[in-house]
Amino acid sequence: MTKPPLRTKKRDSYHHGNLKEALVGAARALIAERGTTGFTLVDAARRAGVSPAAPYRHFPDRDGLIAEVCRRGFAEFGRRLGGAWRNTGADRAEAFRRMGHAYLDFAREEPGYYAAMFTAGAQWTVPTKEPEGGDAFATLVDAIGVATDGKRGNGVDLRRLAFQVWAFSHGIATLSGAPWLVHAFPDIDPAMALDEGVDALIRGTLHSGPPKEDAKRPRSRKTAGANASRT
Amino acid sequence: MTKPPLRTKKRDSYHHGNLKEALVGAARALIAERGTTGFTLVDAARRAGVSPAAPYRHFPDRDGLIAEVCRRGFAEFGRRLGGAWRNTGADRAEAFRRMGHAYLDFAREEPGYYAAMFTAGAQWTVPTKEPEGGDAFATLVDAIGVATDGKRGNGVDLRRLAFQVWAFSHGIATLSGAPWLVHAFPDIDPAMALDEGVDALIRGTLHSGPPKEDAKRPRSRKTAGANASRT
DNA sequence: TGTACATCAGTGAACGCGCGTTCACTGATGTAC
DNA sequence: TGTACATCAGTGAACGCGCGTTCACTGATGTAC
Repeated sequence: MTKPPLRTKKRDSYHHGNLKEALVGAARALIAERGTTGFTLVDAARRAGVSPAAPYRHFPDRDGLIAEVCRRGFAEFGRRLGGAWRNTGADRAEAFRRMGHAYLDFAREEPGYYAAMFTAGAQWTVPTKEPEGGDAFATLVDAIGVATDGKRGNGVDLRRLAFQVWAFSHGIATLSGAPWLVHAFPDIDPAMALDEGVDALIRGTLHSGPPKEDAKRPRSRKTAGANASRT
Repeated sequence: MTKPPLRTKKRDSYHHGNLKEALVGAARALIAERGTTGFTLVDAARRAGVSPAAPYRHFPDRDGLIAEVCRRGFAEFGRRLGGAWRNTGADRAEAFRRMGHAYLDFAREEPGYYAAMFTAGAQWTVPTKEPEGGDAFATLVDAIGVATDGKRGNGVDLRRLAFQVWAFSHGIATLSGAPWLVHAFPDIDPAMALDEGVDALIRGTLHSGPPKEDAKRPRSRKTAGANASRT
């Protein structure tokens, strides 16, 4: 049942040599398995094959290790999103699609990073202004900025569109893991749903003139009173 | 800082009278604050003003209480989604919009329920086949079924569309709480973004014929090899 | 090349804590007669 | 209407556990001379 105990590799040397990296790796795995709240410093140390006190040579405390995972996650995320964006030509719609895929791939391939980054109430680090160039926000905002210049005349708010793509990707990414989802929609492939959804979202947004019959009814009621801002 | 201790109301009677309800209420609040993993039975008992052993008269264990919160959450969710769906006339696009709003409202107004229901790896209860009629899956699937009959000729897969609306709503709902999100997009109102996004998603999906120039490029590569199923 | 010593990166035992859960108990309630 | 008793819904003390963190320590490494 439980995998072979990969924990104590019985180091040959007294010094680990690469403990910081080992701890980050263990934390990624543990956070992927049990979430940030379920994550345990002692367990991370155990996986790295060191005593529970050893991590304190490299991190101030438990939250410090989580913060490091979070930081690296955002860095990697930015790298991937940036790559997806830069590998695209002048076609903005395609660029957004690729970023969406990069997003989904990241969430699937790096669940530990993803959970550390997007767990609700994550106080540990909010790297909104990392000096490192390639963070995800900057990439997204850059992408939006570039895209906006080409299309603004249309009245389309591409910043909002980008936010929507992001949220859509996040929703698909987090929902994909849920067992009941698989049960309720066994025949839907998340990647394809994302792909076509982003397509449709972009197409629908660019087509926002008078489209069919269906879509030109009065703006829905009920949107609460929260739509202030942007003075 | 910490709110006035609403915990020990100093019951007048030895019996609580309504402890089960009080515990569910406390659990909802605590799960909203700290998530399902951070939630603590002892704390729930404290809030209800009883000893830590008292909950065991009403629930088998900690997970049992969480499961109850989860169950009630799904029931309420189904009620709301069902209400949104039934209050709409024949316009399917509008129906989906309303369901999207109901979704977002629920997530915002009932964070405790929402977290209990959608926390990743929620083993406690997967009420896929509740005998109670009004659960959310049934509502959604019904909605899809009804909607599908009207539009299938178009080649539009409305089940997928519904899944996409769901995922989009989930993404916006969960992202809305994140502080960095507010920082990165201070001027975007989630409810409006959802509203217009669902609009665009539906419009774009129904318009899936040859639209503009942008959208008819070859199907994206990279979609991995996971698109099997439905033999 | 060799030696003394500072610094670094671990150990392992211990602490205090809060948790989930159990247990024998007791106060309150309801029901049979 | 009153009494005996079963049942119910709490108490509170205790347990074992695993956690985060501290502490004095020690083995390994690197550097000055």
